[in-house]
Amino acid sequence: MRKIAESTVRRLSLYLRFLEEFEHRGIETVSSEALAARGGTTSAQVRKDLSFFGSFGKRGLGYSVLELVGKLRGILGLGRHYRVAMIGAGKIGSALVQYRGFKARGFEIVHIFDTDPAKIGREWNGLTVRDVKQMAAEFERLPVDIAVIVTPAEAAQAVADRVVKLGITAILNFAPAQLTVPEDVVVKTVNLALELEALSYALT
Amino acid sequence: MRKIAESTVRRLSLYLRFLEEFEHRGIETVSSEALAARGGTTSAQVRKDLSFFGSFGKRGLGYSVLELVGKLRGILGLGRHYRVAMIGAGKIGSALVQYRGFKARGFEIVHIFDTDPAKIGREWNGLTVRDVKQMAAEFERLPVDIAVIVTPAEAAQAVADRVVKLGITAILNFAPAQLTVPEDVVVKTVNLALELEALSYALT
DNA sequence: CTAGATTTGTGAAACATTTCACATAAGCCC
DNA sequence: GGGCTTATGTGAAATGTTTCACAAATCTAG
Repeated sequence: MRKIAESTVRRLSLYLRFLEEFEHRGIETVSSEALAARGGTTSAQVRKDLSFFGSFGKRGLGYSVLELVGKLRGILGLGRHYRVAMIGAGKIGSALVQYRGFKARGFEIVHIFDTDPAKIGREWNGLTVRDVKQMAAEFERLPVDIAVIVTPAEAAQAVADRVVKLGITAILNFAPAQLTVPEDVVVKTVNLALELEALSYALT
Repeated sequence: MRKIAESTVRRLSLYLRFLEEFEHRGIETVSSEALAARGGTTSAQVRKDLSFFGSFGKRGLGYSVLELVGKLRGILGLGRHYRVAMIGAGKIGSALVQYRGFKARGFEIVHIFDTDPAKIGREWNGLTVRDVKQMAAEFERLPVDIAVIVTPAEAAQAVADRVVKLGITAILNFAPAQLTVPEDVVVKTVNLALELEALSYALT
């Protein structure tokens, strides 16, 4: 497939959000102009973004909300089911486990690991927190597609190395650390420090 | 000042992180090459990024770690102190309040608001959760620079409108909603759904 | 069926960011 | 000091992204 810019993919996600909103309100058809207005971009941008993947609209009329929702879900790979392992049973992990957006997008958390003996063995949203040392065995028992790293910064790289060695190719990283991984592994990092500093810079 | 790309600012934040790491390890001098290697970019990129703000290196030698840390902190506006109001006393808010990175960057949470009567009046990390209705009065008593929105998506826009009306010009938004604000207000949105979908797309 | 009004899809132009490549400066060694 | 090495700073080139502008398609009304 042609290489698509990250910024384009993020906008597609936004469009999907707005389309779901329109669908909920019973709107059947939407123009690139209307979608752009809702998302703070331009109609040309919307059309260009969509055109990378096909022609979904009708000239003179616009896009069918229902159809476009389906297309975008397909493009973004939201049709399928992903099994997720969470590594780190701390505060952020706890907030994430209850985040409904995971399940809504087909991401199911099936393992939780930690190194803290005080946490190991505890029940967490129907799952037992396991020792990180049992990761290999647990992955064998129930393989996963994605690892979510929610450890302190110091531990993050070691955890990443470990899950990569166990065959994981997708990581969502919340630790404030820059992870180094092989080329074929996809990492998305959510780094609050970067956001704070970008905000701080904007206030200069 | 010349307009600087968001991507540049984010890289500067990363460089700062690495430099602090080097400083901690007692390294006194660093080359653009070394900094690039640590951050997964190129030496030319590092030099170009820095060159927007001045000439901080010595030819043939590199950059003084200590000096560059200071310069970057200055550039990013991390020298000063910001007062922060958190709106929404839920799970994510709770995790954020304990996030040490806030204080480390001079962001001090001085107010917490919610609409839920069960939460109003409770103590939270030394602060009393107040009713959102008291926001105007509380801001008058103790003004703030930044609002952090941690409400459900449905409430986020209304809250944004409210804080903007009270004179806030910087918002950090964790609600999965696209906020519409006047031009002079800076918004940074951390949207987990977008990250998930970008990850999902990458796995297609 | 024709004329007029919309709105898409897309090359081409404009703009932005990254990479290249090299002159220039500084340190080091003899 | 002179020659060699290293590494910065920066115009220019290459690459990437967004905006423009318009032909083509579809709908509506008479």
